[in-house]
Formats: sequence, C-alpha cells, structure tokens
Amino acid sequence: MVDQMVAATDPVGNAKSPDSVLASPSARRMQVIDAAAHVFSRFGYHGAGMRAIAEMLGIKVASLYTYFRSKDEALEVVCRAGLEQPMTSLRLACEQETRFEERVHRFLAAHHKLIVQKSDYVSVYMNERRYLTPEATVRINAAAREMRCNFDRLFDDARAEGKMDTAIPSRMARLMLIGVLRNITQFFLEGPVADIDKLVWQSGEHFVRGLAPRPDA
Amino acid sequence: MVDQMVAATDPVGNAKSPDSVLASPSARRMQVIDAAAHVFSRFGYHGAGMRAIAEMLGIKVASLYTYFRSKDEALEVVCRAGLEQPMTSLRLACEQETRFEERVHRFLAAHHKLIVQKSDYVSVYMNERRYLTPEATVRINAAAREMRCNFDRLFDDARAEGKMDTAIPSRMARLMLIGVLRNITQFFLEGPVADIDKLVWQSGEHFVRGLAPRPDA
Amino acid sequence: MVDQMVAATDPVGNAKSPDSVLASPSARRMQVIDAAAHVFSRFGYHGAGMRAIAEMLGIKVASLYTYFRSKDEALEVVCRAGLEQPMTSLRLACEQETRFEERVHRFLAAHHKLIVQKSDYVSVYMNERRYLTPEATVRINAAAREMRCNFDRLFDDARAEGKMDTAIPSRMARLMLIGVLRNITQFFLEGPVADIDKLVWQSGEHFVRGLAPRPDA
Amino acid sequence: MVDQMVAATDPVGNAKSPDSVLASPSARRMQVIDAAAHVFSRFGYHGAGMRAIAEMLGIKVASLYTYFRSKDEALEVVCRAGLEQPMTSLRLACEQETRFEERVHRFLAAHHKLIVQKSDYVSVYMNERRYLTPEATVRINAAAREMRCNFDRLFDDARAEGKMDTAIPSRMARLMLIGVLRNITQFFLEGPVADIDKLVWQSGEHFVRGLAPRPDA
DNA sequence: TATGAATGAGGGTTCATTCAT
DNA sequence: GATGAATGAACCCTCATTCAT
Repeated sequence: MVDQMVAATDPVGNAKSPDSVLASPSARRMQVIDAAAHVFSRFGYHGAGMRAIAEMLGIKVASLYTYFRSKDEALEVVCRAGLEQPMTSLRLACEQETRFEERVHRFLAAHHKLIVQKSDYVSVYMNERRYLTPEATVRINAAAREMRCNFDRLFDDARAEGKMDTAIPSRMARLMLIGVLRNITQFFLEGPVADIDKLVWQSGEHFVRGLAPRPDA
Repeated sequence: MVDQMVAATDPVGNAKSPDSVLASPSARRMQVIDAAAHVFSRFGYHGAGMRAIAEMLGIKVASLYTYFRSKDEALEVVCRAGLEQPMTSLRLACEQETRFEERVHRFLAAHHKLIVQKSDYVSVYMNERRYLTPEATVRINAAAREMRCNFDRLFDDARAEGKMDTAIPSRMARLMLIGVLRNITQFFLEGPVADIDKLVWQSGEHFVRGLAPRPDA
Repeated sequence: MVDQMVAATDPVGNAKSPDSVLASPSARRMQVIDAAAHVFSRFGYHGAGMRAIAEMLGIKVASLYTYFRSKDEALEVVCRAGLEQPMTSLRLACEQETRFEERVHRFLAAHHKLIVQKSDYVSVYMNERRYLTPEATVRINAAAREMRCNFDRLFDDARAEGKMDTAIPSRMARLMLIGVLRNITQFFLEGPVADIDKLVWQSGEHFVRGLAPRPDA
Repeated sequence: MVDQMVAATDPVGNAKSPDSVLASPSARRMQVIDAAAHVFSRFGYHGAGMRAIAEMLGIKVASLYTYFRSKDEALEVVCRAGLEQPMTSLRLACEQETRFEERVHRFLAAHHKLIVQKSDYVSVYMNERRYLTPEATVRINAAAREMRCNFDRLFDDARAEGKMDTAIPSRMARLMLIGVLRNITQFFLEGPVADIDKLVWQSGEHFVRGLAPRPDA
C-alpha cells in the first residue's frame, strides 16, 4: 500500500567510530527514522500506525522496537531532526557577511532546498510536534530557543544597515519570517507547486520590502 | 477530563418556527458541533476520540450519533463552517468601496475577530481538513474555489489603484495573503499572544507594503 | 436500501368487532408483522435490525414498540404464523377422503402455494426458530406436536391402503416428508426456480414411490 | 461461558517441514478455525461474537486476528472447508466401480460419517453461507460447480444401468439428493437422533427406489 | 536482528430498548 | 400512534507494546 521507500544512504559519511552507534546512528537506523518521518508526515502522528512504518521498510511491527523504544520516541527523534536542519541553514546564512536582503534570500533558498530533500522532517516538526510528550517538548524547546537568538541577530544587523523600520520589534519580524517559512513549506507540501522557486524568491522580496523603513519617514 | 464547555447560545435567535428544526439545526445540535470543533482542534482529528466530545457535552458516546452519522461527517461539518465563516468575512470586506489597504486591514481584523470567537473551527479547517474523506474534500473544495475568486477581485482592484507591483501575479499575492492569515491564526492558537492586535495590524501593513510597486521603477 | 413493501391489505376482512384487536390484530399490525417476517427472512434474525423493519414501513424504530414488546416477541409471532399455516394445509389435505398419493400431492401443492404467498413466514419458521427464547420454544413446540399427529394418521392410512412398506416406521416417513418440504422450500427461497411446479410434483411422486412396498416382497 | 473445546489433533501429521507453515496451516490455526466453525454453527454467523470464539480457545479477542483478518474471512474459511469435505466424499464414492445403489449408499454413509466428525463445518456451510461477502460467494460457488459435475456423472451412470426413470432429469435428481443430504444433516444437528444409521440407510433406499423406472412402463 | 503470538486498552459504531413529549 | 433523544451493552476491529524464540 505504502510505496516502497528509497533507501537513504547515510548522509553523515562512513568514517565512524564503532562506539558512536547511538550518537551517529547506523545507516539502517536512519532508514527507519526516515520511514517514520514519511509516515508521520503523510498521515499525521495519530493517524499513522506502526504498521505503516513497518510495511514501508518491509519488516514486521515488532522489529521496529529494535530501533526506538516507543512511538513517542520516534516522534521526538524526527522532530529534533526537523528542527536542527533549518537551524543549521539559518546559522550558515547568518554567518555570511553580506547584505540583509541577501541573507534572507539565502536563508529562504536554503530552507527551500531543505524541504525538497527533507520535507517529511520539516512537515512533522511543524505539524506534529504538538503531540510530543511534555518532557520531549521541554527538550525540543530548549533547542528552539537557540534558533530565536540567531533570528534576533539577523534583525539587529538589518536595523544597523537601515533596512528595517525601527517601529517593528524583532519579535514581530521573527514571527512574520517564520510565517513566510511556514507558508512556503505548506504550499510545497500540499501539492507540488510548479513555480515554487519564484514563490520563494518573491516571498523573500515581499518580506524584505515590507520590513523596509517608509521612504517618507 | 475535558473542561466543561461554555454553552453556545443559539445564534439564530429564539423566535423559531418549530418546523424549521431541520433546516436551521437545533440549538442542541449546534452545541454538539461546537464540542466536536473544540476537541478536534485541541487533539487533532485522529488524536480526538468520540469519548472526549461526549464527555464535554456530558452525554454518552452513543448519543452523539443522534447528531451526526460518523466522526467523518462531524469533521466535514466543522470544516465547512470553518471555511464559510472566513469566506463571509472576505466577501464583506471586499464589498466595501474603500482603498485597498483598508480592505486588507478590514479583512484581517475581521479574521482576527473570527478566530477569537471561532478559533476551533478555523483551526480545524486549517490543520485537519486533510483528513476529510475524498468525497468530502471534493465538496469542500468546490466552496473554496469561490473564495479564490473574491481574492482575485481584491488584487485586480489593487492593481487598478496602483497599489500593487504589476510583476506580482494575483495567485502569488493570494498565496502570501493566505500565509499571513495562517500565520496570525497559528500564533493565536499556539498560545494567547498578548499584543495580537498589533501583530494583526503590522502583518497587514507589512503585506501591503511588500506588495507596493517599487518607488524607483 | 430496503425496497419499499407492498402494503398488505387485511386478509381477514374488515367485519371485526372493536374489542378483538389483540386476537385478530388490526390491519396495521399485520403490515408490521409482515415487515418483520420479510426482514427476518432476508437477513436472518440476528442479522436483521429493528431499523430495517422500521424503514420498510416508513416509520421510526421507536414506533415499532407500539406493535410488539420486543424483537424476541416479533420472532415468536412470525414463527407461530409460519407454523400454523402449513398445519392448516396438512389438516385440510388429510381430511379429504382420497388415495394416499393424492393426499401427499395435495399437501405438497398446498405447501407450495403457501410458500409462494407467505414464503417469509415459512422461511423464518424453518431457519430462525432456533433463536427463539426457551419459553417461546416450549410454546411453539406444543403446537408442533399437533402437526406430528396429523402426519402419523396420514401414514397409518397409507399402510392400511397397502401403499407403504411396513418396514418403514411412521417416524422415518415423517422425517423424510418433512425433508421434502424443506427441500422444496429451500430451492424456492434460494432463487426462483423456473419449473418449481414440476419439482414439487416430482418430489411427491418420488416420495410416494420410495415408500411403496417392494413388488418382489 | 462456552464449554472448553476438544483440541483437534493435527490432521496432516507431525512430520512437517518448518517452512510449510503457511501452505498447510499450523495446528494452532486449525484449532482456531475449528472453534470458529463450532461457534458459527451453534449461534449462527450474526448471533456469534468473536468473544465466544476467543473464550472457547481461552485467548483474548484481539489474538484471534493473528489467525484471520476479519470475521468475514473466518466464515469464508469455514465454509470452504464445509464444502470441500463433502466434495471429497462424493468424488471418492463416484470413483468406485460399483452399482448405482451402492454408490448412493456409500456417499450418504460417507457424508454421515463426515457430519458426525465435522458437523460444524457442514452446518455452517449449509446455513450460514448466505452471509458470505459477495466476493467470497463467487469464490465458493466456483468450487461448488465442480460438485455438480460429479453428481451429473453419477446419474448418467445410473441411467445407463437402467436404475433411473428416464423421465427424471439429472438436475431434478440432484436437487432431491441434496435434499436428502440436507435432511440427514438437519436431523443430526437438531438433536442426536438415536437410530441415525437407519435413517441414513433408509433415506438412501428411499431415494434409490423413488428414482427407479416404473415396472409397468 | 527479526518475528509470531499474545494482550490490554481503546477505537468508532450499531444495537435493542425506554421515555417524555 | 408516533417520535427525538438518550443510553448501556455489545459489536468488530486496530492500537502500541511485550516477550520468548
């Protein structure tokens, strides 16, 4: 029923010390996590069954428990990956010493590339993280806080460059940029948008322009 | 388990002929639908049980089936309401013969008011409609098409007023405005945002500015 | 879903004293019993729901309880009718002072006519009476005993006429004749048999011949 | 509630290669099917609950679904067995190169033995097969067609031996022999008949005699 | 590493029945 | 005589999970 998954080869590389199995998981485990991400993304956390994940991998349900202790844990693992990957994008985009507009476009483009490759993870983080265990939520939020700092630095720089209306607080801008992100992701997920590149670029352009100080002020 | 619901007073009024019970659903039925909307919104469609809905109303699970034939149908009813209410907002906002900016702000404000009062419905429409039956999806999409027309008219007028960069196609603008909507809704739902009025206004302002033709062009 | 029933007009006649409502039930009640018989016959007692009976009559389920106290009772009423009608056939066929063969054929023909007109009752009696309440079973069996007596008389006469092998006990013959009955009924119910008249006649002929004393003895 | 079942010993034997578990169902699975047959036979398909089957086996309801996918499927499996076993009897009886009467007696005797050992299966096939899924019905009927052919061959031979009135078409004879079968089965099921052996023999004798050509013709 | 079998809990839904209206 | 609303019990079935193998 569920289409056979394309086995994802280990993206980290193969030069791995044998004792780091947990930290940098085995290739097989990555496949399992990928399958979970795909299924959670497609059917929702509660709509998805362990059955679907197992079928996708061609194994039996009981075997899944070799890879994670519970469905809850699977969700947490997927969500964590779904958060960390955009964080990396943002960090990289901000490290570049370039103009504000360029950084925004770079970040959005990176995010776009990310959701093309890892849409399942991003989608699960965005739509299903609310079903995380309270404890897992705490853990994840700690990581999310770090992302907020990077955003704030981005806007501080923008204001220093005179690219941002001083009446707009950083938090506002952050919320709106996240909105743009969510929007792009959502449209990508709902059905392959033909001119998504243009949507990404124009969304960025629109965001930057909307933030700019009024010319008459 | 679930906190007792606030009884929704009959919105239609109480001067109702006894034979119109079916056409305009009875007050009791409205309460039941409200409860379903609330529970679906809170736990997600698949995460929600008929149990939770029944408990909220203080009745037994079997009694729910007096009001709708299945959980599926309940979702459809809630989604339909969640779509029709914003549609009305948009139509009303567009009928006004005012400047483009004002219409946008009016629409967003109306939507904001709506999600304050009917957040459950909007939230369910936005996040759970993907779990609708294929047939229900078809029915709902038919209604959604009408909404797109109203958007397009809005942007046509904006262009005529010279408020919109001609390089931006209507569809792009529509997607982005929906993004703004989604963003406002999401932030409202995730936790009561203190200064949501300001977020709404600034989102509108940001959207309008971002759309405006470049001064140097 | 269930095809609308053809309203059966009161077969007893309308010259009825107003106080005999229970003994000779009202025309409306007869319709209800007919509907129950039809539904029980079609779906089986446990496979049939009060819902189906009500829909057939165009009324609501709760209204059925005006006509009988419970589903159990409905089954008993239908079964009783399904037993009494063949009993009458048999009694009439046996009262005739004719040859054995003729009586058998007359009885089978009468039964055939009966199942054409009242197949539902006969079918329910035959296939569903095992689901009767223990108490109802006792009541019905008392009536069934009377039928056995009539059979026995029939075979006693046959032996007196020299039409029956004396090695065959009455009980055996009775069981086999009932078998013929069941067989005819079954084939009629399973699908309209084209040449059922012939099947009926040949079954009778076969039965009579099989019973006859061996010519060489 | 339901009396503990007699464990059915593996009919295939115990020298079974470990990889044939699927092809020839495991002994455990046979027990489960036996239990289903027994419960369906006793309470009827719709009158029987998965509860009763599970209790009979001393397991929990959910565990039943390890052995079949649905109650529907259980019915189909039981029905198939209930059809195939008499088919084998008939085939074996017909293969013998003996007189017509002997074949009939042999067939009936075999069927009798069968219903003593496997009454549940036969009973379910006869009384509950009408509740099969449409698709299952198609599948089963295909198998039943084969049985008809064997019957027809039996009667062709009978006619060639001069044991059968040429006025009686094969189909008629088949229907009546099936009637005899049904009759024997029914009486066996309704309550243990003391002299069932005699009933079987006399039914056969009665059937054969009834079929014979008239001496005066 | 993988799995067959088992299970407690709960899923949504239908059931026959009651009762005030 | 008819019904809308309600309900307890039961329905079939799926869930995530465990554990011996």
